[in-house]
Amino acid sequence: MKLFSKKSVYGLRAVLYIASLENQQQYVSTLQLSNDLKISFHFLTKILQSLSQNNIVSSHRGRNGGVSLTKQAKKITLIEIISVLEGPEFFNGCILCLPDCDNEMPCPLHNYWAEIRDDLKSIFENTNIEELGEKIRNDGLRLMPV
Amino acid sequence: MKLFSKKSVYGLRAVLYIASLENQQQYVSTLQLSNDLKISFHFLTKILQSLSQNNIVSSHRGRNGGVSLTKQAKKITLIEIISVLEGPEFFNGCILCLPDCDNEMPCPLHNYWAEIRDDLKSIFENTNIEELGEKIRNDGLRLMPV
DNA sequence: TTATTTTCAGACAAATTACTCTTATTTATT
DNA sequence: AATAAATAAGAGTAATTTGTCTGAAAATAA
Repeated sequence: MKLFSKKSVYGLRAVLYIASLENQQQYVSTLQLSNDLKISFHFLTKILQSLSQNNIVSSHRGRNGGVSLTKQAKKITLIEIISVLEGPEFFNGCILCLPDCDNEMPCPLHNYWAEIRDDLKSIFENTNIEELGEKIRNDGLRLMPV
Repeated sequence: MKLFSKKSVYGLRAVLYIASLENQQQYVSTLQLSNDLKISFHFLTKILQSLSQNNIVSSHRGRNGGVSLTKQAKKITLIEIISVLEGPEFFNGCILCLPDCDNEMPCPLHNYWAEIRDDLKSIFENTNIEELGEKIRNDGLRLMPV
């Protein structure tokens, strides 16, 4: 099941990586991120630029440059990242791709899907990356293939 | 959110259309399906060929030909259709695309995602197209854009 | 000041998905 | 037998996603 595009997957991995660091004050370079997460450097560059332009991360050029979070990790939720990388309507659509599918004019799968979709949406709305960063650090959760 | 490819979306719509018909004994032509559902004829042809090769529908050439369900609608579940059109592993993957993500080696989102994913999977396993077909017929649920 | 390290910007290329076209084959009707 | 209506098969095209490359600009350090 490909819920997210690669852009989002890599973007999430990168932001979660940063959120899992002890010291979030200093910049992390794209090179380090791409090496540690095994993501194509140039592709990741594009993704971080997009996150930077949308104020999820701030970037700094030159020596010791890189990206860091624009605000406290606990104030950044997963949905903000997805909204940037997939668009703000990501968690809204119909599973059969019918426009204006809702309780008034539902498709045959609307009842099943809307519930699942809204559950997923609220997880993404209510989960901040500080808690995830801590879990990664403390429980050794992984962000890359073995 | 683009959960399914267009192939699956159109395939589901077409099969649900057939399941919603009063008389499921006679063949429905691809032309009728593509007209009524506003799906590209040639693209739908491909999708139905694939469903036909995988015994979801059986097809018949020539005059009065077309496709019909291979078995009783109540014996066809949504997951069978998706398994053909997206592959049998569709409801299994990790949301961060990590291979072998499970309780042993989870990604940071595994707990959230696995539950939602399995809920969705069991809906697709346990919903047959007869019940959906009836709902479409009785409640006038729609399968196309307004 | 110069060299090095970094992001920024935009063009380019490959892969996948979505869709189209053409020809052949089968079946039923006249 | 001839014609028309339908699917089958496979090649071809367009659009989108994914990934690559190059050169410029900025910041820091020597």
